[in-house]
Amino acid sequence: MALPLTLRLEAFAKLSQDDRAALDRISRGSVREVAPRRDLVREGDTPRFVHLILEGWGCRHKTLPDGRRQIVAIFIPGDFCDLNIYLLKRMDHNIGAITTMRVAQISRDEMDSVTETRPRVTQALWWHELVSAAVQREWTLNVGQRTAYERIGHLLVELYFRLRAVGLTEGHSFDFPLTQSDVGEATGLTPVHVNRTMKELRKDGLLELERRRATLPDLDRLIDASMFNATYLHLDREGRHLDAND
Amino acid sequence: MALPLTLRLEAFAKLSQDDRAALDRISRGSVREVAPRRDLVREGDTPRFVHLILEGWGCRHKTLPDGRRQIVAIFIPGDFCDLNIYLLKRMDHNIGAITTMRVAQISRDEMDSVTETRPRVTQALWWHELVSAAVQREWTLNVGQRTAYERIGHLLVELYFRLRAVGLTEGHSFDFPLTQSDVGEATGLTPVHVNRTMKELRKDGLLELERRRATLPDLDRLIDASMFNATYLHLDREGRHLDAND
DNA sequence: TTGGCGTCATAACATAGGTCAGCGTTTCCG
DNA sequence: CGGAAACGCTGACCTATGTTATGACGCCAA
Repeated sequence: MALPLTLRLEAFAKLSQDDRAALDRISRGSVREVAPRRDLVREGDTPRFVHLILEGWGCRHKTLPDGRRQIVAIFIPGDFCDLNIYLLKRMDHNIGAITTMRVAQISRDEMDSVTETRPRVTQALWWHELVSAAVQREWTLNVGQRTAYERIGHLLVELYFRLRAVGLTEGHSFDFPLTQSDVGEATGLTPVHVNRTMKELRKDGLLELERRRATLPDLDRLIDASMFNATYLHLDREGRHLDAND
Repeated sequence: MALPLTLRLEAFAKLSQDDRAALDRISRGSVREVAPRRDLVREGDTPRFVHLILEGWGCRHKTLPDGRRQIVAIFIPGDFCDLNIYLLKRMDHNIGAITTMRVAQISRDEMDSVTETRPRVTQALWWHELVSAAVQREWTLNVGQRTAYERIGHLLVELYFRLRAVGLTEGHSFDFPLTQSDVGEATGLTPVHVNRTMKELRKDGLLELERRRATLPDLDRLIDASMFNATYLHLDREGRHLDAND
């Protein structure tokens, strides 16, 4: 059974057995468990490890002096938090757990030894980094231009595609541990308005939510309604366009 | 006289004469001039070159099917548009010129030859990439949480610090070629509201604008008003906090 | 078993920012 | 040099989203 990370990187390139073994090795080194709603890295810290999400959901978030908070990224299994982060002197954001999370802490030395011996993996990690940056740009567009309805729809579709890429969907359903507050912090909306808007999505038959599990009954319509364009996820090795049924 | 790029990277690490020479070399290879308001890379293109801004201002922008546009990054001299971008199959955004722009087009081979022979430069380029990502996160926070007044203030302060880092400020003044529409597209506001808000900034003595040149007469107050925290720019080699008078 | 807390839900009301429309000024190009 | 387009500015009005408040439900810890 393939690791989420392997699945993730194979979207970019075929890996050899040895490549996979190397990834497996760094995933097993120092594994840490983080309780829900706990931060594992804080703004101002000196970064020392790269973190790889093995299980659970997390997020990257930033806070303004008066307490306004923005979730700037959501992490699911197979995501690296910050490749090469140790080049920076201080963290400029926090990394927190949403659910209980298992993460691998990877030291600079371990990282270097992989990149020195496995060029294919190194490339795949670069690719991962470029995709993270692309997602961040799309989020800027999301909060900058889309309406509340579109923003939340877009977030749902993005999560669907990303989860599917690491084998964490069943049909059009997936575990969805975000509270309405979380969704608000990720989309720049208040919880109250998230509530109103999700109600509308439900009414329109674009979303079902039951006991922390989401279903997107009409993905094509949701993609349309949220002006979702999967290009930025760079999920397909050949640069083709994905459609909802692939 | 040092190149903006060299100045930029020296914020991260001291470079040797040879390192500087290598940077100089890639800056001189294939230089292209782009007219104002022209795109030099389009969404959907297959990326072939890394671009380095030598002169002028540019931006990265994304468009929704109905025409809403978001500027997701602003480029000034010394900025790379997309290191390693050729790992992706298609561009997911556009790169355009704001003013007349001179850019160096750097091929994958040229890039590889630098990274293979100059580890210090390679690290510095990684650092550049991490900082770009940090800026992108801050922009997400900016449009997600700050008010119009804060957003525009924040943008001004960011540009001030970045321009200063490459020697393009004089006192608290700098060339400012953005139209109010541009500012709107960068901050997720309409031009009308940008106008109102900049008027207020002027009234409050935080901004002066004359013939495409901006002055920030009271930087400390503007930093405060926009809740600007320079950490994310990672400008200081030692991780100290910068203040406005450094 | 109870009580407290987190989450979802909804209603009434407030406002930041959007929309539309119009006018002057500057810039640029033919 | 002249005309058109781009840009900046302003006013009147509108609406998407924020604010405040309150209640119901489920879950966990004492």
